[in-house]
Amino acid sequence: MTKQNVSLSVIRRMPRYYRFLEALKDSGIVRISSKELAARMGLTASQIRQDFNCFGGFGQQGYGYNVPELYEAIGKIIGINAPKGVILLGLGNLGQTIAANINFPSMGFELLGIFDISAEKTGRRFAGVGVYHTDELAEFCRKYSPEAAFLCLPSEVAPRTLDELVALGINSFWNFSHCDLTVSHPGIVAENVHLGDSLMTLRFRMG
Amino acid sequence: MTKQNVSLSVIRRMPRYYRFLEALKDSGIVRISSKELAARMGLTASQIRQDFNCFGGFGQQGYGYNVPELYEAIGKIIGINAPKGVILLGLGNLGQTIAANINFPSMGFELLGIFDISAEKTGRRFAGVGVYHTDELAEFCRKYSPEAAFLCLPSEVAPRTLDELVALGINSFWNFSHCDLTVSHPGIVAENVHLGDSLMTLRFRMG
DNA sequence: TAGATTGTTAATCGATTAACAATC
DNA sequence: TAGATTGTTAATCGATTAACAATC
Repeated sequence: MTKQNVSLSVIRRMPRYYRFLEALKDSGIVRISSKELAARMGLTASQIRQDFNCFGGFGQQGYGYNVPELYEAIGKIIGINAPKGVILLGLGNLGQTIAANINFPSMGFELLGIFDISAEKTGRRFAGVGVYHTDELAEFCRKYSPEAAFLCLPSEVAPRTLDELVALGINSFWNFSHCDLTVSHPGIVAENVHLGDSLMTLRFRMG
Repeated sequence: MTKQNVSLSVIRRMPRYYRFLEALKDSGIVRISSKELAARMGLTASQIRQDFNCFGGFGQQGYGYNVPELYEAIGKIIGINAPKGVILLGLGNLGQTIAANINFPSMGFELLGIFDISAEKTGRRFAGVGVYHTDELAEFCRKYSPEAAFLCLPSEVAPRTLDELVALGINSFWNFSHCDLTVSHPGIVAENVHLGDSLMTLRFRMG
């Protein structure tokens, strides 16, 4: 089964496996069975074995899985070891938090630059990269060819900016604005983070 | 079908319906069919009707759905109109962004107070509420009975803080730290926002 | 070797989609 | 009334779980 055929349900579990395996590795655990991992993660052993076997056999009968090896393998499956160049748009409150707090290299990205429309914010450096005015976007993209963009923009300007970025050859988006990018643009990859949806889900579940 | 029986898949779609209906309402659209809404949202008309009918019949044969009425109805289903008291823990970069940027009342919450361990941050006001030292947590909870907590804490202290909060009668959590709260504590409601998982999913999907 | 645990196939379960009678 | 569209039941599809032979 190739990467393309793996269902989104499985894909979305991979980072969680990666996270748990990192914790196991850090606590010095070398070997784990699907049964034990299932108990720790609140899954079934069957599901774990099915998930891993979408990408190949990482275990050994009678033994289980080697934690550091599996961790490494999942990292490679996700693409951690092959970072993609990315730009961040919108250095407001949220953009600053994302840029300052997320460890991009450990998630398969390299932050190349930050863009904002405010003259006060541009011209300096933030989170180790330059902050540029949005006017310089096209030139920057030609020069550094970022493959992804993190959209920390107000919802009003997000769709317009998206069109611009797609025209500049960027087709992968991490979107924090209140619109669903996938709907309008087929062919692009977008992860929409809707904090409001998550919060309303919590509210509903409280009864 | 009561709220309890509705599957999580359906529940998680409700805030998205709410968002789209708000946009429709704001643009003055009064009537919409499941077919038209499906086209706009990238769903099937069947699914939309199934989803809404988990909570009762909001439509009218031959007509469709009245947008403002449906918007109002979904808001009530989520619980927007009955806000729950909440405290926010951890006024770091992320905590500040959440407190300052999220419109809590429009999502069914009322922010009662913010807690932090740093003396520099406590004693002042932020996002319209007081910032208190974590030492005052127990007293505050007895006095104001918050029902939920937003955890913007470092992962190291999150599980410990959770135990404390559960003991103080809080059982609903919006969690931004790198741990999965549901695993350790059954009976509590937790929405874990794993930005890292979302970002790694994007990385995987980029190939 | 015997015990354990994987990889994988088959069975079950739940969610989505299709169909259509009811009815506005 | 005729056309449209819902609410709801039945069919399909996909994802999860169970089972077990392979094998370390």
